[in-house]
Formats: sequence, structure tokens, C-alpha cells
Amino acid sequence: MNESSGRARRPTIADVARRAGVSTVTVTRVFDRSARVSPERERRVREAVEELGYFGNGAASSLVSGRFSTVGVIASDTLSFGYAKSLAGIEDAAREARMAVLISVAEGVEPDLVRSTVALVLGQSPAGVIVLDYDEIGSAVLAALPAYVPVVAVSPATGPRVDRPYVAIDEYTGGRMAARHLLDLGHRTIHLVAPPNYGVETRTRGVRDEVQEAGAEIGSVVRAREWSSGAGREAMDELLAGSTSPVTAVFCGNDEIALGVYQSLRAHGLRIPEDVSVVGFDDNPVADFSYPRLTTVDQDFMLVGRHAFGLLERCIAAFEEEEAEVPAAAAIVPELRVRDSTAPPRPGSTPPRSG
Amino acid sequence: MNESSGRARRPTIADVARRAGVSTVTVTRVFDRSARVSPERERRVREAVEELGYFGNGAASSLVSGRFSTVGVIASDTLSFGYAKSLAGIEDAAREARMAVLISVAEGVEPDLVRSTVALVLGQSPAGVIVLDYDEIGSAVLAALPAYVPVVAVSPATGPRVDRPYVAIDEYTGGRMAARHLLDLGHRTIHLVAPPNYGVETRTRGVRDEVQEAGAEIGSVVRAREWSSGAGREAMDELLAGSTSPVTAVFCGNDEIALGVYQSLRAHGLRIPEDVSVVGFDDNPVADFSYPRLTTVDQDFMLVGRHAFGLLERCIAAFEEEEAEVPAAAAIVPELRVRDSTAPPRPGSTPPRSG
DNA sequence: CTGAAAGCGCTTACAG
DNA sequence: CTGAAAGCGCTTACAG
Repeated sequence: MNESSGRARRPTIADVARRAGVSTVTVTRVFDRSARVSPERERRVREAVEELGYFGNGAASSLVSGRFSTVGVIASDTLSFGYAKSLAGIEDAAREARMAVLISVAEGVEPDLVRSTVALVLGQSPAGVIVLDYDEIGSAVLAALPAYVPVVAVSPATGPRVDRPYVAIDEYTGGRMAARHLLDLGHRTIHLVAPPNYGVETRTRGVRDEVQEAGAEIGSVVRAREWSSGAGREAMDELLAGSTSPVTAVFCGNDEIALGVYQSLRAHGLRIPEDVSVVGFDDNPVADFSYPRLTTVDQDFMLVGRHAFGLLERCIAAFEEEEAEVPAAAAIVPELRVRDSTAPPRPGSTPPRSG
Repeated sequence: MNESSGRARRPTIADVARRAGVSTVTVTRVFDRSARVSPERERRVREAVEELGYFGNGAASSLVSGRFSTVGVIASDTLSFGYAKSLAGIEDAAREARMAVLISVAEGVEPDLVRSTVALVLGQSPAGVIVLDYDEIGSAVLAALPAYVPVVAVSPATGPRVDRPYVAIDEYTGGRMAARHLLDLGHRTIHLVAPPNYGVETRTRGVRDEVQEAGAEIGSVVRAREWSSGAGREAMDELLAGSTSPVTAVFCGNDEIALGVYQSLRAHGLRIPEDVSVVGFDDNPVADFSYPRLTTVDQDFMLVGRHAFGLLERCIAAFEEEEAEVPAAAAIVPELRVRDSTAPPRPGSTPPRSG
């Protein structure tokens, strides 16, 4: 059926118009319903579109209309639970709005790397960009994005360091909840296997504040070198090696780290939760299927992603109409999920306070 | 510094040219190094680019050059381990090649849904598309993609149902390895908690063939309703409820399902691996940090993703030069990871064959 | 080494 | 209800 015998060329609006016997304007009208088209012509256009497998050319369309149908997402990681789930939320909301998601990983904080990521994404002319400001890399990217692009950050409650609209995750409250739970069980010293990124210290700060206000103590603090179980195990090994008094409660940077902590505790002959209580963070699906089932703080990352997209849409509209600043969306509040990894300390395991 | 007091407009090549006192062609030349530009002019252009925060307009550029700097990726899921990791591999390779990744989730096999996903991605005019053909949805999308776009599939060893270049994952051999391991330990009946998607039955087929060739038996087979631990637990509950003889070995559709199987076995008072050996599939990071550590089959999804991108690049080049078909890339061969969830059956747990 | 002209595929006024 | 013309931001010949 094709005129040429070679491989089919990507059809253009002119191909469709020719086949339907109408002008290209008419084809546009059938697509965007911007004006009435006679039923007969409309039928012919749809038929031609179908036969040719025409899907339009977003590049050409954006170029002239000034409307871009792509959202850029920049993150330092796409595999760790929080990142992956936030991305899924963004994609979900974007798809509903008929926008495609352009994703690019930022490899580091060095100016060259940051610039190259930004160039890769902005070079595609997205309608706006969402940055997962979960770590230093995210913050660096945020700072490098030019003011003329609508940008939304997803940040811990304190917000990003630059003046951009953001979706807040109230990790601080989550940290407090986790600490309160351990305190209520009777633990008096909470040890920390902290997250790898200083950027999300917010959750750890919540733990510290709650513990200190209760007059209890923060024990040893060891930072995991990354968001992984392996790093969690190493950190816990180190923590146990350096600890003089028995450890009865550990707060972990996230659930993946907690699983590594589990392994370290077992290797040291310690039982969970009889000897040591463990709390994670995020409510990764594995938390409910670990052994013992892990007590953790649920953060609804899917909702975070959806909110971020919603906020970005409003920013894009505001940019177009040159409106004033868009308000930040409401913060996502986490929830405590009590499972089997936490219990009261065994009598005598915590030495009585001297004096 | 800006002429207007309003919000800064996205700068164009004309803005850069004006500021640098050169023509737009010169700006292009500085960027793509297609021709020599005098050092002085080059300096001025770079300066203007820097000051304006110019990143080009991929849409306009693609439109005239015919080169597109985006790869589309379509998958039914972005969170399950295999999907997420393949995606990460694609993104990684794409980034090295200075291409952005356009991702869109396909929600279902219904023609309307498939068409809408395809339209969303093709509407952005990607240079090519990679489809994760890990399930029926992937297959449906693959079938709906028009012939004029370069497409690469990532498929189980048998390949996609349509005639497209693909990266093969040799799940069949992986299934055989898992079964061989259980057989070698002395198990004579292997039960299956099968994967949710008929599309990846390849791994199960490998198990079946290996077991049958060894003259051993496939026991009960229950399909998990999705790739999750919850579904794995339900399926195992069902399997145990229906089983008349003791279960000594279970092959699970993947590692997430295996964790659910763990929980079901524990709830039934069965020990792993003393009473029941469990084998997973994929080598999800949790496998190494579950309790007991899960024996599984490692599939290098990262490499799969990288290969897929490499193959797509060759397809794109072939399309441009109207060359003949591009050969399929070599298959990814999985590896068995023996850990603590498998052991010989307890004496007497398997009734001697009658006769 | 440099730039004026043409044109990629589309949509937006504009004129009927 | 319909189409001819202009132009979005860029790059590709072409001419110097």
C-alpha cells in the first residue's frame, strides 16, 4: 500500500491531510476539538490517522503552541524504595494528566555532573521539573535549575534550601513517633543507625528531640554509608563493637538498613525483640514480611509523588499567567506501624541510672 | 539585567546570538562543533549561554535535524524489582549516550489503554522505544507499536510474539538451575508457587523440564495473584491446605513471593530449611537479608537494561540507513545463588515411592 | 571562518 | 465549517 518500497516513514500531519483530502488545519481541529468539523471530514481524518498510524509530533506541536507535554524528574537514585515510589506517584499523576515523564538520574554534586543532568532534562523542554530533594545531590540540582523553568521540590519538612514551591514530608514527626513508641515501651537509651544523607537528618532530629524531651538518652550513633542492608549491617556491627552497655533499642535510617541491623544482631546472638527492639522508617513492603515483622514509620511516597505533580501543574499555570508565588502543598504526615520487632526491654538489661 | 521586569522567559538561540553579537548559526556551531569558530566568538557565545542559562530546545532541534534525543520506555510496572532494575539499566546507558528517558506505564491490555500509552510515548517522538515484555501488557503494547518506530523488546528467552529485535533473559535455564539444586539436595517432589504472569512461565517451564527429566515430580502448583509477598503467602496457604503429603521443597515465582511463602510456612509451624526448602528468583537485595537468607537465581537486570539500550541504538542507526534487520543481542544467563533457605529433606519426610 | 535563506511539522490567527 | 499564510526555534545546505 505504501508508495515507496522502503521502510515506512513516520507519518506527518500532511500525510494524514492528503489521505483524508483535507487541509492540515482540519486534522488539528479533529484532534484538539478546537472547532467544529463536518462529520464526513472528521470520519475521513480519523480513518487516515488509523491507517497511517499517526501519533503526531510533540516537538513540532510544542514549538508552535508553547505548551509542553512532558514533566522532567531528577533524582539521585531510582531504585531505593522512597525514590522509586515517589517516582511511581509522579508518573501516575502525570499519566492521568496525559503527560509523559522524562527521567534523569543525577550522579553527583560536582558542578559538571549537575550541569550535565540539568542540560539533559532542560534540553527536552519539559513543561516543568520535579526534583527529589532527598539528599545533597537533589539540593545541588535544585540550586542549578534556572528561574525560568517551573520547578517543584520534594523535601523533608524544613523545605529545600532554595526558594521553590515544595511538597513536605514531615519526617520530623515520624522520627518523634518512632522514639515515642520505644520510650513508651520503657526503653531509656535509643541507639541510632543514621541514614547516609545529611539531607534527611530530619527524621533523626525528630528522634533526638523526642528522646531528650523525655529525659532519656541517645546512645551511640553510627551513620550507614548508603541506603542498603549491607551498609546497615556494617554500621550495626560497628555500633555493637563500640558499645559498653547493653543495647536495647535501635532506630534505623530506613527499613533496608534495618534488615542489615537484624542480620548484625543475629550474628551477635541477640534476639529481636527480646534483647533488642528495632524500628525502621518508610514502611517498605519488606517490613511486613521480614522476620520478625518490622515496626516502622509509614511515609506515603505515592501520595508525595502525586502531590508534587499537582503542585507542579499549578506552578506551570502560574508561570503562564505570570501570577504570584504558588503556595506549598500540605505536608504528608507519616504513620507509625507497630509490628513484631519492638518490645519492652528485658528487666535488668538497662542498668539503673546511678545516683 | 533583563530587559523586561516580568518573569524571565526561556532564552532562545536568538537571545544568545544577539547577546554574543553573532548569528544563530555560529551558536549552533559552538554547540555541536560541526565547524570551526574563531576563539573570540566562541568565548562570547559561551559567556552568553552561561549568563542566559540557555539549554537549547530539543523540540526545535529534533524537528529540523531529524535526530531525537529521547528513548521511550513502556512497562506495566516500575516498582517490582525486575522492572525497576531493568529501567535503571536503561536509564544508565541512556545517560551515558546523552539521551533522556521517557517513561510511561501501561495500565492494561485493553485496546484503549494500550493505544493511549502508545500515543503518549510516540507523541513525544522518541528516537526509539524499549518495551519490558515481562507480561501480557508488555506484549500487547509491543503489538500496537507501528512499524516505523525502532523498537526493542526485553523478553524471556523465547522472545516476543512479534518480530522485533529483543534482549533475551534466559529464565528457562535459571529455572533449570533452581530445580537441579533442589534435586541434588535429594528432594523428589517440587511444589510451585508460580508467578502471576503467564508471560514469564519460562522460568517455571525450566523447573518442570528439569524435574521431569530427572524422574522426580512436580507437586501442587498455585499461582500467586501478583508479584508480592502478600500474594505469595496466600498462594502458599492455599498450597499447604490442599497438600496431602508433606511439602519439602518449594520453587517461588520470585523473591518477593518467596518472602510471603516464608511467612506462610512459619504460620504453619514449618521450619526453613529443616522442614521445607525454599528457592526464589531474581536475587532481589532482600534475598541476602531475609531470614533465613534466601537461595535464589540471580538475573542481572541492570545488564539487561543496558543491553536493551545498546541494541536500540543499533536499531535506530539501522533505521536511518535503511539497513537490514538487526540481530538479537546475546541472552543474559542467570546464576544460582545458594544461601540458607535450602537443605536436604529430613529423612522420612518424603514417603518412599510405592512399588 | 561566517551568515542569509529555507524549511522541519505543527498550530494560531486571519479571512472567507 | 474550511483553508492559505505566517511563524515557533532550531539546523542544514549554500554562498561567500
